[in-house]
Amino acid sequence: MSQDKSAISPRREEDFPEWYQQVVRAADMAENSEVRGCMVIKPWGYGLWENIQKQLDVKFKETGHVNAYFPLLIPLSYLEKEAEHAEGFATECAVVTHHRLEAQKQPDGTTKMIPTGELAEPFVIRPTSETIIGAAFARWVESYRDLPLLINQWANVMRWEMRPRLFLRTAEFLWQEGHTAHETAEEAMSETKLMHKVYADFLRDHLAIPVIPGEKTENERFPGAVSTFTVEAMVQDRKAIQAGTSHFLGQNFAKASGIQFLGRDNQRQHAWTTSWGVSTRLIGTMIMAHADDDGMIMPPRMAPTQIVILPVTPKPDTRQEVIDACEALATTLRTQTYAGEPLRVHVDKRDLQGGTKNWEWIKKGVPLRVEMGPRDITSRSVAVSRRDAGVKGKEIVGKEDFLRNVTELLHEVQSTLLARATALRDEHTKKLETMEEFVAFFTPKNADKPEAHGGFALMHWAGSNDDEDQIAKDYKVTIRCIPLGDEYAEEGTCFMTGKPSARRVVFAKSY
RNA sequence: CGGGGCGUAGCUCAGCCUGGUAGAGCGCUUGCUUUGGGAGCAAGAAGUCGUGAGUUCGAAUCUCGCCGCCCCGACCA
Repeated sequence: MSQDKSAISPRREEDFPEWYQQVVRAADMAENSEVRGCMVIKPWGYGLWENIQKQLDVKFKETGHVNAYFPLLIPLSYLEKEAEHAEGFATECAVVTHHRLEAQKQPDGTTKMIPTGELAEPFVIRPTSETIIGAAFARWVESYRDLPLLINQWANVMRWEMRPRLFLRTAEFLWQEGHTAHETAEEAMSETKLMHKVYADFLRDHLAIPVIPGEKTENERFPGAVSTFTVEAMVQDRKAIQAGTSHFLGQNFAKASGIQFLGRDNQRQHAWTTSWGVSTRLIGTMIMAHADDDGMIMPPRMAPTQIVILPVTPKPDTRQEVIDACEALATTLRTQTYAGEPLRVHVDKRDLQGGTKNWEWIKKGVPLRVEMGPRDITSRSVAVSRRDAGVKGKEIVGKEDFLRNVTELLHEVQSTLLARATALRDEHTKKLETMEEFVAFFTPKNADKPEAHGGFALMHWAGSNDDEDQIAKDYKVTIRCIPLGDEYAEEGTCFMTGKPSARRVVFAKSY
């Protein structure tokens, strides 16, 4: 066994998609289920989702939203109310057509269940809930005094995707969908932008992932939206991933669902609505952004367990003493807080070999590993390993020093991950001017076995929707967003049409 | 829906071309040894070989149908 063998095979540069799947498996976060396209989210993966929920929910509440829950099943006719929306989701809907089964005994003794009781109107398993929430809003809103309506729901949705991938694109996924209704267009737009910013901040400060906030082009817009805002992240194969979206829906859905109110001017009018969401895709994004060739690396703020304590028990007669000392250390640690939450500490008391346990936690990506054995008890020290540093790295520190610095250590790991992800993104973000440069940037050197290549190309753009489609078709590169920042505003010439352009857009290959 | 691949032990797969009724590694259980480390030795548990039919004395192996999954596209969070 060579010394520099990595825990995950293949490595990132050898085969990124396969590496990704191996990390998910090695970290024990999820597995494919017997149901096509649907995954089983295992505790270590679900723990991440719970932290996403907990921490985002605080932000939603802080910005005035409340949670509610709406049905899984949507009457088919509801989806027909908004034409663009209906068309957008038509090809990926699971449809419920029956409401009972009849048990039929077969000659061979087995039982077959035959669907009966056909529904007069089929239901669609929600691919998103604009229509059914819109119907509720229509009932709830009568006066401008009922507005704004600021609702969020944590739910599962189903989209019958052609090619599922764990966390990144599954047929069923977990998400939150915010739905709001407002008196004016301006108010709805500022809500859209507020939540867009909440997502960008959350990704950066909690997931340690920098994003480029921007607006989608018409081609990439949510079906039925007037404008769609996105946060785009770059992961380690330099592709873009849409990590969250916030939509300004204008009055489209209000008109489709009949959300009307009597205004201050005593005129009956349609409300202005928004919707916004992030999903379990965030977990896939975190993996692709932070994991390395030894497995997952959890950002401390999100890690289900931030510190794992590994008792080193070489002699049976000192075993209990060591375990007691580890438990005591854990208890002391749990009285401390990081980012406003008590430290999440686990003592791994399983009767396994130390090396086995150590590697398991490396692969799971727990931010800090702490080893304590008989000698450490005597010398009042602990051996601390940071997951963001080399796997072999281990620092012997005094226990008191460790207790004093532990939150700072977690903070450092968190910062390191953000700094790394930011450096990767910046290194592979290029301002390009010509079609030649553009094509070269996105063309792998080895066409048979493409290496990681490209990144974010900041281009001047003044093309049409068709031009955009053409680029997508020819190079598999799309406009990820029209970024909001001032640094992207500058006069230039569109690299495709030669027309003048006032702003650069972000082109990239994407998930 | 197109193109490729695959369904054999919990997992990864060999065996199939050249039919004779099941194997490896990892994992699991037990014992011994080892122990600041993903260890070693030994024993053991575990599979109606995706499914249905056909050919045959005999099918994991050959033929046909069906089902499912994975990968690469088109579609998408």
